[in-house]
Amino acid sequence: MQRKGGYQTKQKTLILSYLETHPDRHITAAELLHVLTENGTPMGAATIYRQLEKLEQEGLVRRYSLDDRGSACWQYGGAEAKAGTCHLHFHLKCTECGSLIHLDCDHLREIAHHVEEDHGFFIDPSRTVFYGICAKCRGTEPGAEAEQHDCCCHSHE
Amino acid sequence: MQRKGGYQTKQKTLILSYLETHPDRHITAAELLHVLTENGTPMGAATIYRQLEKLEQEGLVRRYSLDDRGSACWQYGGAEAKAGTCHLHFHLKCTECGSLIHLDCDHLREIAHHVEEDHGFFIDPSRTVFYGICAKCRGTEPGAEAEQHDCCCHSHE
DNA sequence: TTGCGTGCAAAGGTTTTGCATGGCA
DNA sequence: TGCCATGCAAAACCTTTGCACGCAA
Repeated sequence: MQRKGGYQTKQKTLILSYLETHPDRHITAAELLHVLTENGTPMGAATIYRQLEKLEQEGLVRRYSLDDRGSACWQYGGAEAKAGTCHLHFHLKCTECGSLIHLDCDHLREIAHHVEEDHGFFIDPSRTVFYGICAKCRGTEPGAEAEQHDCCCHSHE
Repeated sequence: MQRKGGYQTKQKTLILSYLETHPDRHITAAELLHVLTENGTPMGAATIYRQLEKLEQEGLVRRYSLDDRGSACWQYGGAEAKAGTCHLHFHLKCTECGSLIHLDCDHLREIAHHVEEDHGFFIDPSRTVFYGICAKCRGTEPGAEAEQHDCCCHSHE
């Protein structure tokens, strides 16, 4: 199989490159449209959607639908991508302020394992987003409130 | 506060009634539009969206955005609704066949607790959906494959 | 009677599709 | 040269908004 993804076009390169440069962000089609236009390479929306679809099929990027307004997001980091580690952890999205938190936590991986073993359901962390309210918006910032995490976890925005 | 939800109109009653009749389903605006029209009570889309928004604010229904195509769903069962227990558990959605699985599991509740305690993030189970692939679609049906669940969990479609 | 709710139509945003043209291999 | 990819425009969706009219209280 030499299905390496068809032709190598300027547009494809630019899109992938932008996603690669921001591996920790979830990027919308609108953002790509905007950024690429600003950088002097305007591009039809259709092209962006078509390329993102292909990149997704090639496993280089991942598609999320975590926007409230029904707009999808994409993130670099697929099976073939080394830099991306977001497929290993879960995402928390605050419904108040909209911030996206990446959560590396063995606890959560355990859960995925449990659900898989006992329920036969394979959870895809890369598609799954926990909705809720973050510490900042709740007013109970952990850390500012004395105690530190002592668990395996590691979170960052 | 007598904010019981403004006027009691035929449309509001019909919408709530349909949701009440299917407490275990996630219903889209399009489905409501279709069903109500078929039942001889056509209704403007705007009315449906406006009513759903109000019902949500009243806490009688819950809004999800689990459709791939960016269309939202609603489900009966809020704080004031006795019949609804879906706010207590998590939902698994199969990205292959689209089936929605309700998962009652102490394990998962523990997780929510853990994330809240150690990360300060309050997970809203009613908005959170796990995406993945169900046993049926993976071909490894638990049960048909010998072992039974022996954990606390209980799942149903 | 008062004011919220409705219906219709129009607008908004996101995503898809058709078709002729352009560019990679 | 032969396809695949692009661009543009139009269309398809889902959802929201404006405005005049209708109906609950």
